[in-house]
Amino acid sequence: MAERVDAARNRVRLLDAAARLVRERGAEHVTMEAVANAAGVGKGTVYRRFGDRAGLMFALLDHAERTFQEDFLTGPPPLGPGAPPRERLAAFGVATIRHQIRYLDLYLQAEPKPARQYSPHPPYEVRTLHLASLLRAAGVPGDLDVIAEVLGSYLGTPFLNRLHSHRRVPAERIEAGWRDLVDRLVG
Amino acid sequence: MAERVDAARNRVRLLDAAARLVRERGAEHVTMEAVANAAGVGKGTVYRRFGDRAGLMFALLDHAERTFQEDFLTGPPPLGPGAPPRERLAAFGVATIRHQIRYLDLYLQAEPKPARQYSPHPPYEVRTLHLASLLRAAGVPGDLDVIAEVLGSYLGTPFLNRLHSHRRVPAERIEAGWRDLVDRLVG
DNA sequence: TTTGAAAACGGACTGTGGTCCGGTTTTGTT
DNA sequence: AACAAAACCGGACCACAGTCCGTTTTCAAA
Repeated sequence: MAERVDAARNRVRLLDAAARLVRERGAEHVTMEAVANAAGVGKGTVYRRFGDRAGLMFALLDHAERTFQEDFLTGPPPLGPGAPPRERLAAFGVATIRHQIRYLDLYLQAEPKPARQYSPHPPYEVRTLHLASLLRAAGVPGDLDVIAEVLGSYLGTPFLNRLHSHRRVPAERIEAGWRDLVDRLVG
Repeated sequence: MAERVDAARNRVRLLDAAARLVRERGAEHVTMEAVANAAGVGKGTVYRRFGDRAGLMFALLDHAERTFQEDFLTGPPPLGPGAPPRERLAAFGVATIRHQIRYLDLYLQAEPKPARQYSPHPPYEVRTLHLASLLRAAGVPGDLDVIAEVLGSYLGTPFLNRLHSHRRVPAERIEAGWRDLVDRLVG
């Protein structure tokens, strides 16, 4: 069944309000109640629509995330199909690093709390699968699932947050680190 | 100045109570108020002593953490000094993986919330430094700080929790993955 | 157009982490 | 022993995520 009109209306209102508040105050200072009030909606509605705080934050990332996924799944090379796996790996990492750093505050807030067992976090799964597939295509020997997880962890929010925000490593150096890592693991 | 006797007494009571509650209910179901009550102490006292929830959990890990640190900093080879760096790297990883998995629930709870900028997390820093030093001793070329971070992230709570708890990868395979990673990065 | 059930709504309510501050205990000093 | 300052104590209090449930809205079948 299609979404009810009031539900659709409120979803739009909520996303608009949330985006505005994030822009104004920064993602970490946006409370769920503030979003509900700004959208002229009850708190319960926010939670029915988005599950929890991380879900709302992730919904704000959804557009950027979809676009990015299309880029590397079906877009032009070297990110998309067509280039040799090795080059796609390098390009994918660099693109992901930039994407992650650009939306880092949102990704941090979208990270499911570890207490919540099973934190699927869809984009992470897709990326890891993509990495494993590129490794396979590149003919890399070894435990590809684990290697893909290693590479995926380099591109994940916790690692990039640590390097970029805490250690203050500039993006270029992080990207160089990625290329080096790919060289050593694949080469 | 030395710690006041009432402060010392309460710290012991709190750690005892917390350890008992963690044993009984599991770390993630222990509330700060429950710890305070079980210790016969006010909530404020818990926070003054341990800063926050993560601080309390980390205090519970302190003994195991210290012991482990001694093992690889000054203990017998291959973990401690004396063995070739390459072997120390391998041994360090395997030991850390076992250590982390053994106390995984506590480490998860001891993880500082990412909102809190600057999450030093002392053990992580020490380990990364140790890794960098072993890499240097092994004569590995490249950006050693970044490589050490990569290795450190393999041994960190987020990565091991993901592999072990979510992906259900058995410890042996994680350890094999470590040896493989060291081979490729160092070899 | 009526109607009834499913879906959505909203805001009071709960649980928990973390803060605050007036009162108490300890400790060094005279 | 008496005192004052420093350290500490405790629990009321606050903020915020997340839940609950009685009420309202939607929509399609009659």
